[in-house]
Amino acid sequence: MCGRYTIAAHAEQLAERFGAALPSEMLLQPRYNAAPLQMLPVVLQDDGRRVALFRWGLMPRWAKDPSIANKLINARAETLEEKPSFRDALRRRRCLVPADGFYEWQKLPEGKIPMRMTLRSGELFAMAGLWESWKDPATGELLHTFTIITTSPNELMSPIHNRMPAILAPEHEALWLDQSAGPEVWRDLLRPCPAEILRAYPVSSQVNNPRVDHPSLIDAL
DNA sequence: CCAGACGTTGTT
DNA sequence: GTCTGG
DNA sequence: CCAGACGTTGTT
DNA sequence: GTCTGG
Repeated sequence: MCGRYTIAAHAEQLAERFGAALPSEMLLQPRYNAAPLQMLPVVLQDDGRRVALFRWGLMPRWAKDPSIANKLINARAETLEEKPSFRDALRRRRCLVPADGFYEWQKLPEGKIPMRMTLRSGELFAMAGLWESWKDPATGELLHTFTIITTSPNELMSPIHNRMPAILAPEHEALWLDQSAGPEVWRDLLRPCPAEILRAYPVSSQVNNPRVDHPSLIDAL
């Protein structure tokens, strides 16, 4: 699964890395503990690529109960195409979720230990995502939401957790964003990334509290 | 036909 | 235990 | 993902 | 909205 991550890059780095336009008024804070239901940057493609701030936790268009978003923070790559909640977004609203690390909690006899994973290169990467636009029946407001696709763990991840985010190879990012591409094009992009490109290290359990967000969270223990 | 679900994770 | 909020 | 709430009535 | 279950 992927229930927390980091995206501490500056807005300009992010825009440059993904070749995406950056709305001038957008203020991006460095995030060391990005959590569900928060507004976080995604890269999507309509006329061109652009960065947008969407809320983590997908609201299907037909949903009435806002708390559904809590449950749809991830979507399983294996069953994506069958699920009513994801099908529409999968066809027309694929996005990149930029990150420079993600957290998983490893269960050990002595307790749960938070681990942070990054690319060995230290570079930014893209997790495969889906987004939706939802009209709040109470207020009439439009809310844009997203979910992160998960896949099976690679050899580095399997001792830590039984799921991991689907990290796209940089050369596959354009294919994922190409809204005219069919399933045969993008289906194979959602496999676990090679273990060799990832690195994992334990971090402070201060990261457990989603209200804590500080650079020291990513310090190795 | 209408009513009710629609999801993931983890745990059992 | 289960649900909501972040 | 984890943390924190989880309820009513009446009174301030 | 669309599908499944009754």
